[in-house]
Amino acid sequence: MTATRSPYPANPFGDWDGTPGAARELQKRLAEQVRLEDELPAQLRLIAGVDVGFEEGGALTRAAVVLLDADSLEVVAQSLARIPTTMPYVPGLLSFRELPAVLQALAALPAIPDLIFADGHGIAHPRRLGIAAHLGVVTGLPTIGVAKKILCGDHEPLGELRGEQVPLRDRAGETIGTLLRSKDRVRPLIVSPGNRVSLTSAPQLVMRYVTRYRLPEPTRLADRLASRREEKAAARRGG
DNA sequence: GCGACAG
DNA sequence: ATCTTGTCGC
Repeated sequence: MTATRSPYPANPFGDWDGTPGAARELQKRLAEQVRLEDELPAQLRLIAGVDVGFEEGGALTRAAVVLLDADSLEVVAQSLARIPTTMPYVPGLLSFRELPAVLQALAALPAIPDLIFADGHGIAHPRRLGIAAHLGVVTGLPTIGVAKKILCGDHEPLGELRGEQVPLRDRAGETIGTLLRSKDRVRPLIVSPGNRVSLTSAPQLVMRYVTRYRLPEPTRLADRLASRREEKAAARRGG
């Protein structure tokens, strides 16, 4: 008998003792495992979007994953994982709060995606290990971080038209991501590699999946499911 | 010491 | 992230 097991690790934190200090040290070690070369299938077949929301005033963490056909963008599968929240939100330590639920939702999918879009930063992070990079390292899969706000880094002014971009750099002048205008005159997205994707490919891949909204489809759909946009809108109108 | 600070 | 109504602009 060969037990069918999850292709994803149950514990993405190794022997972490639960303290913020040890979490930061672990990030530095894992950041060394991030690969910034393109290592994607020649032809992408399945892409996924992951996002996390909260219920019960934050007591419950709700991770959502949406699997899409890379060509038609049709939804192939969806997955939801709801588990008790264990950590508070601490800037720079987001993955320690959200990854457990994300991995559980990913494991419930019927297939492994070729590329994952995560809500948050990849290497555009103080220790180069935002949630997208952390997810990429522990799963070994290609990942891209798509955030709505800058965590760290500076940049030159950005043009107002769709497709325009400008590099996000750290103090040393090193490029850690890209500010991308996904639509005319909307707040730019902050895109950065998570793992197995290059700095130049990341924004190109994001634009490839942007349709009529600011967020690329994988991220947008996962966001809807994680934040229960449907339920809330219906409940609010109905009664 | 002061300001900044993904979701 | 979440709690929340109407409102300004493309």
